[in-house]
Amino acid sequence: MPRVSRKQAELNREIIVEAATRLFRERGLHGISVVDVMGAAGLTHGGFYGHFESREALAKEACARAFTQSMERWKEKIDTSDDNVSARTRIIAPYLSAANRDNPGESCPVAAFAGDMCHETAESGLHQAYTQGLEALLQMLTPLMDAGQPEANRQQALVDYSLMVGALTLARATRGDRLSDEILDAARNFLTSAGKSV
Amino acid sequence: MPRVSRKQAELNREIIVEAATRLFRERGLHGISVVDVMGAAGLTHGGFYGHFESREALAKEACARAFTQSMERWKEKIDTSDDNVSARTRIIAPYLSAANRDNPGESCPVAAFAGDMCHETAESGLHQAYTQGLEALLQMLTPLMDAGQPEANRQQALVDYSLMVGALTLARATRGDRLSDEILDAARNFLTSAGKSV
DNA sequence: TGTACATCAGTGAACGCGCGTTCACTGATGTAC
DNA sequence: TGTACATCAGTGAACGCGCGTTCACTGATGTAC
Repeated sequence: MPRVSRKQAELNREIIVEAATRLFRERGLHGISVVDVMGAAGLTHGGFYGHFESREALAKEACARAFTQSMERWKEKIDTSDDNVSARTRIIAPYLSAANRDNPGESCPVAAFAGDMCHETAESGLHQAYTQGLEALLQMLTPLMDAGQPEANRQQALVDYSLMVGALTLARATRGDRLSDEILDAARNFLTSAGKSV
Repeated sequence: MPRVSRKQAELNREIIVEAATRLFRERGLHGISVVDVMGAAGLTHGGFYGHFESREALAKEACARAFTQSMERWKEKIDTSDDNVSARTRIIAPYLSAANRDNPGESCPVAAFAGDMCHETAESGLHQAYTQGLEALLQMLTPLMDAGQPEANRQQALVDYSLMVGALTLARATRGDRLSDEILDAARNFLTSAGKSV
């Protein structure tokens, strides 16, 4: 069915980006093809370059979209929490859940793309989008910390987020083994136990 | 130069595995080709299948090799340390250094392959080698902890290693940005400060 | 509002390329005598 | 120890395949009158 309406074309573009932001997180930045994305969007591959300049341009947009989604979800949790401790728990506990481990397509882009970003050149647009997205999320996390002063809070946010990403990634990498749940439980207990901060 | 001696052939195989164990860690499990590996070993690609059944068989062997190297290095450090605190510091501090961040080809396979393992099927030989390797390293780390009892030490080792892997991975993913050093410093300070354990 | 025509979103075949893998070939190595 | 021959490690061309990307084409949409 060629030549759909402009409204439909814009909607199709949106559907492609949504499919991509899920698939890239599920299978990695190099784990899906243009055909895969277009197929997931219910289209054929030929129309791809009418919407995007290149595969990499889509990857960059999908990556940015995933960061925006994460920020919105965190903001929602922070805004509806009574205090910092509550907000922190409501972010961290679901992050380190089996459900989140098993649903990478809708979860944290920092964890989903970290491995691939290690092999991106520093000049790549993707790399910059990633670093900026991570910094933005860190800045949402920092004021929730209870280390007392801004610099100490920053340190704590860096440590907490590194642990969250490391534990989630290792849990995914060992999926199917008892170790996977062990990792999630240990990290969650550590980060959400009352007396955690020194 | 066809038909080298059997001794040389065995040496060549060794050279190929060594090149692969470095290249796979540097560029990821899907980031190098058979031609790349053979070229790095100073050979042409045609001879590859005289040494290995498939590209994946080499990947599995290279992965196992990297784990063996890590275990030997940790064992050396543990054996030559005066006490557990010292051993732990001598493992963790270099792990979270800029030098280690910038030298993925010779560093920890747990960090290097974590991202790729998330997309491997649970039945894959690579996946099993990875999980077993991680478990072995965790069991070396556990008795160095100071939580008091075995189960608590296990929890602490899981948390510490998750943080190490997360921080190293994020530092690599943000290489070139100030944030990269910040992450390493925060995690290293946290893990090696005297009064760290609660 | 209706008509005639231009536009252009999506299709599917085709492109060049790099990949993993195979194979006929070469000639030094290994071995039987 | 020397010779004649079989073996086989490495070479490089070739294969089929999937990839990112291009393009002629189609026919509904959008627009000018």
